[in-house]
Amino acid sequence: MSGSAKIQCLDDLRNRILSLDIAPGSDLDELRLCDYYGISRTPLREVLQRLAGEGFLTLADNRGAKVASMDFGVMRVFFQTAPLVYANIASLAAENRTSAQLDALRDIQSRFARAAKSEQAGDTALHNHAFHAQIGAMAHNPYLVASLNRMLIDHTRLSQTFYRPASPAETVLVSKASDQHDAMISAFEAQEPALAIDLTLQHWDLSRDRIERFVRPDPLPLDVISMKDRRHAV
Amino acid sequence: MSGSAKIQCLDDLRNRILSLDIAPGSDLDELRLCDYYGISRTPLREVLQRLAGEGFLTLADNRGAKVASMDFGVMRVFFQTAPLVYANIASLAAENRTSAQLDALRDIQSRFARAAKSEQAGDTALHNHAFHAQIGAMAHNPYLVASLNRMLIDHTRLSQTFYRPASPAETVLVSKASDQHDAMISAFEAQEPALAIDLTLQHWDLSRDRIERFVRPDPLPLDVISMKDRRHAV
DNA sequence: TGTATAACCTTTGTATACAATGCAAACCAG
DNA sequence: CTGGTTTGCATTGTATACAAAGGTTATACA
Repeated sequence: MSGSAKIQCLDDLRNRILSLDIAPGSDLDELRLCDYYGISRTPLREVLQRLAGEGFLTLADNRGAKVASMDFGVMRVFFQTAPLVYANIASLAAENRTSAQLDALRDIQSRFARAAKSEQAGDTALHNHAFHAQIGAMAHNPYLVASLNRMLIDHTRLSQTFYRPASPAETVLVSKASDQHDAMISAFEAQEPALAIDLTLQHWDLSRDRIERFVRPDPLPLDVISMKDRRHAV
Repeated sequence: MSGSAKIQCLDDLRNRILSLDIAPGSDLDELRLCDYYGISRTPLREVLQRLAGEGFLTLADNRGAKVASMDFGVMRVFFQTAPLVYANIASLAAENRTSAQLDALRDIQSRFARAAKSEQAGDTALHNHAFHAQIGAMAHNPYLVASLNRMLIDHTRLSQTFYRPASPAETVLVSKASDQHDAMISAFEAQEPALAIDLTLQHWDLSRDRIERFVRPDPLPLDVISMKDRRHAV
């Protein structure tokens, strides 16, 4: 099948962007990608255009494709907007979910929990992405889902370190996130929008705290700075 | 210039879809469009993929492009979601607008007002679209703008009849909408988010009422039904 | 006459060759 | 040596030819 190489290219590029395997702002070389995925430039360019439409890439005329950047300006907006979008999506998902979608969500969550337990950071982040994208599908609201899917791209990239716990205390946070997923599923099943909103906001708080630690990590020890670098400062 | 033919194709297709010149659900013939716009299939297909990414079209594998449909299920969601998105966008626009963007908005509004006065229905609707898209740009929030732009596609298509006033009373409504635009511009200029939200919701109420009249028009006169059609009914 | 199958034809998808654009390095003039 | 121009190269954009998929019609057989 020739078509499957194209699909695989699409999925693989998405995953590599989400997992920061391809850094934000990177330039993509068409010919290199053609060679790598074994397709010619025409279908590859269609893939790039589609990814651009989804917000993974930006295309500049006569200048090729760049992975969407994550500057500080956008991050501020991200934190500002996430609760609104996530809460409304969760509410709608509780109202409108089908049982088939609920089954699919449980399936994703079981894969997420398994990856989280075995501490496979990359897989955990991608399954988490799939979990929230599925909630978006359950909302049956094409307008808000457009916002959600764009937020999830940046959310997944920002929270890459979340699933690489450095200390035992952080491992606990991942399993707490998994428990929250389970609770959210129950709220969707019971079709309780208010509860779904509440749980979603709690889930967001956990995620936000962890992302903030990533963006603004603990400062370096002062003595190291003074001993090694300070005398070279301007 | 060969590139401009492609840009024109993109813009023209957008406008034709927004103005219902191409009906929702229509199939698009690649070769016919290539011939019409004087470009070959490769760039045309890129245009179609881009429009699909923006929500104007849907693409099915081996089955070509269809104009996005407007079924009743989506319309319910539209009415449900519009106030949330519009109000938040307006609030953000009041906070974050630049003066250059404000100038551009005034420019669009002057064209809108002129088209409205001369009762050029199609142009009025498209300028109205541009007006609200510009407010989206002023919000500087790429996540919510994704929702807004999708809403505006359906909004513009649903409100096509708004700008084709059948009676003098309806002409008044169009000029009232224009006045609301002016008031909104003032709120953005003064950077008053609360006021911008308020005016936006009023503007939405006006638009919603008019759209509902289009979707659910006055029933036909009973006597006509009974005299001409009823005896043929099952 | 109804159905199933096969051949054809229309439409979509892919590869490749060619054109055009932008960038960079070399070259020339001041 | 410096600023600007030009030429060449690398990359992107477009056209066209070819391959594959889907649908339709005609024909054969039950």
